[in-house]
Amino acid sequence: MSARHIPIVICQNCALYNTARVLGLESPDCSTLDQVVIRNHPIDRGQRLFSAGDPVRYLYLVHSGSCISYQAGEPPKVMSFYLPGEIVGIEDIGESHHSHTAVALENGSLCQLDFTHLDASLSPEELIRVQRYLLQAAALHARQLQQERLVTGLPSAEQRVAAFLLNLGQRFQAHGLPALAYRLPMSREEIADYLGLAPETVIRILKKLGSRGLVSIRTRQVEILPPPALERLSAA
Amino acid sequence: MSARHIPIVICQNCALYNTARVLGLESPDCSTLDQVVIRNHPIDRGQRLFSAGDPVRYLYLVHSGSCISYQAGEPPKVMSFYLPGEIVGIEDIGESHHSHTAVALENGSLCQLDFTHLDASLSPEELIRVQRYLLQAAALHARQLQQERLVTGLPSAEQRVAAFLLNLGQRFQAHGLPALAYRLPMSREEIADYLGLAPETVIRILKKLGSRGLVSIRTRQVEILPPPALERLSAA
DNA sequence: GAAGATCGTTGATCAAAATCAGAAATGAGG
DNA sequence: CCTCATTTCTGATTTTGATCAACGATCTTC
Repeated sequence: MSARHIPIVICQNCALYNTARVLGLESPDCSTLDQVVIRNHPIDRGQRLFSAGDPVRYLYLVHSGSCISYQAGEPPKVMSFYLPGEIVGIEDIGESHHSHTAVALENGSLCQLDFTHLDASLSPEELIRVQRYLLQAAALHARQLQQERLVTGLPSAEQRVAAFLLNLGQRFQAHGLPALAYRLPMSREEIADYLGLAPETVIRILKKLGSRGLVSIRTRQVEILPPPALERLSAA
Repeated sequence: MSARHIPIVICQNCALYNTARVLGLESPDCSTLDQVVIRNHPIDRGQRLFSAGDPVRYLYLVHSGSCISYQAGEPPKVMSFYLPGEIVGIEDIGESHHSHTAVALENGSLCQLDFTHLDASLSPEELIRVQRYLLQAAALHARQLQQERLVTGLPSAEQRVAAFLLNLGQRFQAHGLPALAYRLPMSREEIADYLGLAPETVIRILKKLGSRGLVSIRTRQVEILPPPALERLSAA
């Protein structure tokens, strides 16, 4: 559990940065910000951000590393992956307790926004800006869930895996990281569970895509070979 | 296209009602509310609420009837159904243009909330309350999308269809309508597309569930027979 | 750096659901 | 009430992906 992989660090593009901008607290003196944000908190692989049933207090912003969320149940179902720059827990705003469990997939760091006393800490003008930001972030999250549904809902296993690789790339790119070369933070089994496939199927398809020259897969290192002929595959 | 089915009317439980409460405008004099809400607007079966690419202006609240949303593409993919009391379009808040297309499945009526100039129409206190309501509605919508993903992501076709019937019932119940007896607003083909199955598979499974005495299906009329042994089926 | 655990890969078999083709029922409109 | 279009249903065949079993590679920990 030591920090072996080089942590991916982002800042200008990170969701926290945007939050801070919206708060209007970019100045060196971050006194107000510090009341509601815990910055750059390290987290180890396997460590839980929260479990289903825990009281809701923080919004988590993945600074480096990545996370996975599960729906409780037997067996637990993989619901989402969270990449650097993405927000964990926004769907539980307004609930008293978390509906799912989130775990770090790699050693990394998070920022945490305490929204239990935003109202008390901020002026009405600040509160309006922060709420507007959170509303837009929640709406964006819903759109991303729809996008993920398009991936997991594709008819064939091959299309799902192709679309999954492209979707991850797009999400890395949205936060300033390369879209066509990245390291998979999750196992084959986790990909399979997420996509509703058997792990063996995922493995076989990754191999087939490789032998067709569409991608290069070396265990967890992915390279989508340009021109991305992969895109045509992922179409319904 | 004439109004043949008896429209389902709700009020106390409708999302609009909650919005109005939050706005603090329950009084007989609804002057402020009237600046931002179009109430009880009729809509015919097949009519579009908005199309992908249209500018975003309103949030729609299904008052009676029901709607379907499609992701543009060839062929278009059924993304969601919206039942009485549910909100259409919340995921496009913060976007300039709609990402998908919404169509009425039945003759019914909608309420529309114009959020393009909420800021101008409302006082800061009102705005904070409305924003908080919208934020919670957006978060709730994201949780419902996750819930729907659990349905569409179940491993077998039988589990998906069983969970789909139960999910519809729960959603009717959440707005004061019976959970165990309702009329399906959508066709077998639309159910199949939504669940990622062939229409024939949906039909065969509905029949099988009927012959096992778990439900009674007469074309579009659904009755979930208590005790809902159907629930055990829908478990992963 | 070696041992053990986890993860990834491969091949053979089997079950589930898609596809294809066509018949019956429903409901919208005249 | 009757017709036409749409939707729903049924059966036969084919394809896809799940399952089972076993082996190899890679990471973790000591």
